[in-house]
Amino acid sequence: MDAFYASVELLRYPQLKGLPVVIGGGRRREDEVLRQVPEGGTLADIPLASFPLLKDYAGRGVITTATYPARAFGVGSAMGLMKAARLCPQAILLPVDFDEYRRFSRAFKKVITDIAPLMEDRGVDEVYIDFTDVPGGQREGGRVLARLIQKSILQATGLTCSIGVAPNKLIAKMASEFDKPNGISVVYEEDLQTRIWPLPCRKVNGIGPKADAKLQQHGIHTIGELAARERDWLIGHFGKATGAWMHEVAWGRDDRAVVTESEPVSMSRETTFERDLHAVRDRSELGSIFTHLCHKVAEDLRRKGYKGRTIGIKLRYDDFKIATRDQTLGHYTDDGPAIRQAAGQCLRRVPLERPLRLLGVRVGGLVRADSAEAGRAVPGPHTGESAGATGSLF
DNA sequence: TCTGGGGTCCTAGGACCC
DNA sequence: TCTGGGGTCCTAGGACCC
Repeated sequence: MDAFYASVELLRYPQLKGLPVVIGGGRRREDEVLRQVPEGGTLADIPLASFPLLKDYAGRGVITTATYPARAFGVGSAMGLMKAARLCPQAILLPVDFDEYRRFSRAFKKVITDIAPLMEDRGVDEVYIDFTDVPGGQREGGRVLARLIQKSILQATGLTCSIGVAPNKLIAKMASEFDKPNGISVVYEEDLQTRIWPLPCRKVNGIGPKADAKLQQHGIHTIGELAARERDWLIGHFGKATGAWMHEVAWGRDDRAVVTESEPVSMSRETTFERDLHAVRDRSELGSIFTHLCHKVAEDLRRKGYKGRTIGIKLRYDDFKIATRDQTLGHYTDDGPAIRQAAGQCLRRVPLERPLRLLGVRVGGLVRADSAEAGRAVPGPHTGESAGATGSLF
């Protein structure tokens, strides 16, 4: 989906069309804007002057999405809001409204599966679709079906998307970026050298900033240059699995299936504080945030029908270093107090001298709450088996 | 004035078992 | 003085993605 969050917001606030708008930020309340709705009017009648501006934002946070006019100023996803405000102070800043984005996410995915049922969910704004056996899926290399999907999504939701059609997920993902927004790119196997090899390695889904930097150190900047390296050279420098994988992707090879169903592995809640907190000085505030996070995860588990047995915490210190601790229980749980208890034990095992910026709680080792194992104690050794009894001694 | 939140997967060492 | 090999589970950290 093109600039998904921002595009959804523009549906509500059409008066913002063509303006630099960024979505992001912390605890700003949606009703800061809603309150400005004129008598008898709608959201679309809110005067431009009532919208909050980026330059007036003082908190922590990053941009999740920027409209294309905002991107022209050099602001983009994951950029700190303070930095963005320097680049484009006049941009309008809207708070994230995940519930609304999820509604539109469900809507566009429904449109897709009604046309092509083999769809893999890749998050709120992205999917893979297997066209292979869809009637008409082969016409013009898939372009006809892509057009139909694009048109149907626009009709149903008012949103545009960009589609890449290719022999596999690896190339399709890259192709989807060739013609943004609202574009379609069809890439054939024989286009590898002309269309894929000139791209920077970073465009490969799975090559991030670290791997890219290391590749660059060896003079490898493009996918073509990556393809030119011997497989064994790559294995020698990046390890068996990564090296072999890099060789495969550079040659456009990817045999991963489109996966339509999957089970969650973990659920978590985390929060960045408005200011750094200290374990001793801000003990009570931290304590209530901690408890709240535990209950939120428990709620999420129950709502989605899962229980887990590995309880973990995550801290981010003021220097941005991260520490995690976890503990595996002898039984599955979706209970807030039980999670709080286990997470509290984890907290005792982590250094708490530095000021904290973020606190998170995670539950892994999930099974469906209605499954047989969810109700049973897990046989075998668990470090957390008797922790409930001994933990209170500390 | 830095840098969100929710995820997955991989690696690596140690414990433990056969 | 010399101590296997293979497997699984647990834990901590880190890369990466949307």
